[in-house]
Amino acid sequence: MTAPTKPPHTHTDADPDGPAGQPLHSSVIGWFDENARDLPWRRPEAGPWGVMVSEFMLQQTPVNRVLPVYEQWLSRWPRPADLAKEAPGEAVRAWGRLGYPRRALRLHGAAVAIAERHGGDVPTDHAQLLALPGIGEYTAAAVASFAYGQRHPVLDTNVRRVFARAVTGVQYPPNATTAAERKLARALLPDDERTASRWAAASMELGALVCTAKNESCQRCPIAAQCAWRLAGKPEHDGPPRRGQTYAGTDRQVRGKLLAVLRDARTPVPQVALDRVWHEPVQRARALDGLVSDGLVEPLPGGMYRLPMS
DNA sequence: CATGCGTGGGG
DNA sequence: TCCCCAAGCAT
Repeated sequence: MTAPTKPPHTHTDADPDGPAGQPLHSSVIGWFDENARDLPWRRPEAGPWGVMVSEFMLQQTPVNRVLPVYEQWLSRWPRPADLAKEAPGEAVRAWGRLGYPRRALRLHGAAVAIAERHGGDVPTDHAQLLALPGIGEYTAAAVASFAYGQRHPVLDTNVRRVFARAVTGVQYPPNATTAAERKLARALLPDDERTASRWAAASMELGALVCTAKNESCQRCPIAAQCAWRLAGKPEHDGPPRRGQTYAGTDRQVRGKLLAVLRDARTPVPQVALDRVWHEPVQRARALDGLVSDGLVEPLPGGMYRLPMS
């Protein structure tokens, strides 16, 4: 017989379409239609500001912990200008125990910028969003897509994991987002604006609920039949270990304890009260200095401290 | 581009 | 218990 007219496939030219030629996004969006969680920032009444607040809070913090704080924030500050009027320390206090409190400061700063430069409305333009404090590549795309229905590749950790498995055939994405991932995200992005924004939310939700980092449930996955990783026998990650997080005893923990005291105090706190949160004086002083230089703590004359009121 | 930055729940 | 992590950003 003669040589085959069609070259054999290799894993490098993964076909984004399913066996029936159905695009990946159709299966995932169909699944999303039936399985999307009813989250408050997905309701129409949330508006762009609600979407933006939720995105800040969801940066590295699980949905369940965000939910109550999100409700309090939107109730207290229903528009950007409402938050912009407050002292930054009020944002830090209302942030509660969500973690990474610099996000509260940046969200406050973003609200001030929106009030001053954008007439009080969350900007629709991707570049203007990106220019706001605390908004990076992911959050700018997410707000533009979820709040305004625009067509942008939305590459968060969930989507990156779904792509790594379904298309590239590996268990985990790289530590940092690569050019190859951006290229893939653009290639898979549906042409239609409405479909593209739906795809962004759906692919994120699939990673959050089904294609999870551990204990993924392929039996519930709408694209399991086309998943390169599953078809390859779900090989475990090899190579250098993925970057973890530094653990207890770090300055982070001390900063958290210091800030907790200041959050709970309505009046300035004396140095001695802060000294009780950590036994080691050098690390304690370094942590406090860090908080001050970050703008999370305001030093007052006489060794007193408080959350920033200006 | 590797690091630092919180917190609390679940395996 | 201990360890992993959960919708990133700024430097």
